[in-house]
Amino acid sequence: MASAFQRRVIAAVRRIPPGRVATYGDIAALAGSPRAARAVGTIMRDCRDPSVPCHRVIAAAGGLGGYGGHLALKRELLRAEGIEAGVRRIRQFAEVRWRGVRGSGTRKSEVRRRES
DNA sequence: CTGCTGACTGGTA
DNA sequence: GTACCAGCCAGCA
Repeated sequence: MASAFQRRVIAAVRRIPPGRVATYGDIAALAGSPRAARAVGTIMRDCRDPSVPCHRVIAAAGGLGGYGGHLALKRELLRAEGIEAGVRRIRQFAEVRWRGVRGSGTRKSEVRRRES
């Protein structure tokens, strides 16, 4: 039985439109915890549901991240959607990156960042 | 309850 | 540009 956070992450991944990709951090943010990128990775690893396009989830640096050792497959799947991926990096990463369409533009409530 | 691990991220060297 | 370190979050022993 999936935990609340886990199903949230899965829902976010399923929202990623075809031809687009999202970073673990973005998914974590959509799931409600912007800092839980690692937890997202853990969930992805355990997620074997074919209805979840886990191959669209990549690292923030534009890398493919991980795929349990099937990176070649991930690269193929992405390329099939029009996303060209180099050996260590995705091309046009910033252009295919999907940020999740939230309400209307600017939101000040989430500007909060760590203060020293 | 305590501690370690990991499909991560950001900053520093 | 790459390499290493510390921080964060959730899951599991």
